[in-house]
Amino acid sequence: MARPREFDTDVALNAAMLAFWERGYEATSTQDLLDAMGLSKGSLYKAFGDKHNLFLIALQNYLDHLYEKMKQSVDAGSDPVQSMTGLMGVVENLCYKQEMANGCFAVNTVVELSQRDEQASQILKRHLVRVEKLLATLIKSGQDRGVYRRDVSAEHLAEALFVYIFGMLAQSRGIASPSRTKRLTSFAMTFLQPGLRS
Amino acid sequence: MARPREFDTDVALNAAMLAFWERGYEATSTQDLLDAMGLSKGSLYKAFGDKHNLFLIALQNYLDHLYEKMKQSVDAGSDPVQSMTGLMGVVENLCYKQEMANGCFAVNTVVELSQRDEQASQILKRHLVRVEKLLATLIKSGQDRGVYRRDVSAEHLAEALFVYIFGMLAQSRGIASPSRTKRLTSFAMTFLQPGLRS
DNA sequence: GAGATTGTTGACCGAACAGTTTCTAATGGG
DNA sequence: CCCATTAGAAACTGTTCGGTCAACAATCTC
Repeated sequence: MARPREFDTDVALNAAMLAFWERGYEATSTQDLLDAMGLSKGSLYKAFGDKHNLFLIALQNYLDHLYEKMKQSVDAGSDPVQSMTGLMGVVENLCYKQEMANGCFAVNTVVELSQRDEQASQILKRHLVRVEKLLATLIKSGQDRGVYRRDVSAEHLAEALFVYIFGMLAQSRGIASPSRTKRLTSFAMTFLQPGLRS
Repeated sequence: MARPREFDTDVALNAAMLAFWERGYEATSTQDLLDAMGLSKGSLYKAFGDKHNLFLIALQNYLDHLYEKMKQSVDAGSDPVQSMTGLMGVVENLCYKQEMANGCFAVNTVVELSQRDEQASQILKRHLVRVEKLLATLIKSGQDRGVYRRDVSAEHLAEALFVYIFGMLAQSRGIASPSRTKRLTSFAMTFLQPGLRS
């Protein structure tokens, strides 16, 4: 019916996402996006609206992929502890991947935009809630099997673990090293365990 | 010897800091700063150099004040647990103050700039290290008195607590409530304790 | 009170910003 | 094969960006 696109929307969107991830929303100019995506201005605006809209789409896309990856690594484990290890592996990868620590696009965006971008804020809040629920479910099943502490409810443990993970991802941009990251994940596992230690 | 300043440097600096704190480095324009500080362009540039320099000075100022406040609340406690409670009170205040959650200027800046601003990164790293050391010292004295767990070294416990606090401050911009904040701080106290719980 | 010195003001600068428009190119349906 | 339709490239728009500068004002020293 008309001229077809010369680029793959998903590929372009992913490139935009990486650009935003690296530099944040404000510091990424339209020119940066054009370079990263390999498009000319008209194409970008025709396909994605404007910069803000492109950002929201890229963000949503990232969040969905991340959540999917988390759920998969949870499902892959044959018991709660194994699932938790897998999930923390996902976090570790975000904290320290091939010499470069970009942290988590979601975390970065919470810090940069939540206060003044209502749309981004709502997208993020929805995601954060579902991740915390995923953690709660996993912790609950660990509690039922007696491998996780029961003096705090699964929901509140999930809250704490979530904050801890959030902290790992946030600080990874400032002070990251593989050994530190490893220590931090293994400590996370210990504070979920029931007591009796010196 | 010459015409004196019409404004108080510290007051102006503090106003600039608040502006940067609220909106971040990139999203704060020189005009925003001028409005917040109540200066005209020439005065600002003569007194503080340029936007980036002003930011660094404001950041350093904030960090020094924050560290001082932390140290004071540690010193005010008569035992490690009381000191820790006081310190967590400082964090709580940052997370949720009078309906508005602006988080921590340091945390926000780590996320926004650490990756691409070498000067900001170094200023921040120096601060993060000293805060972590403060935590380690406090925890060590708690371990010596038997109120904190000893199966993990004070340094590594401090590392974990630091990350947890970092997470609280980072996420506070997205999902903050007084009750959640309270729960999070009290949980932090528990994972430092020695074991024996159900 | 004259002159040296520094602060303040507002006009001004080129560059970069996000976004639009115009024109041409490629496609499918009739 | 022509035409409606959409994609792409590039020139263009008005605005805002960070930063400078020249003129004027206020102070101190002598």
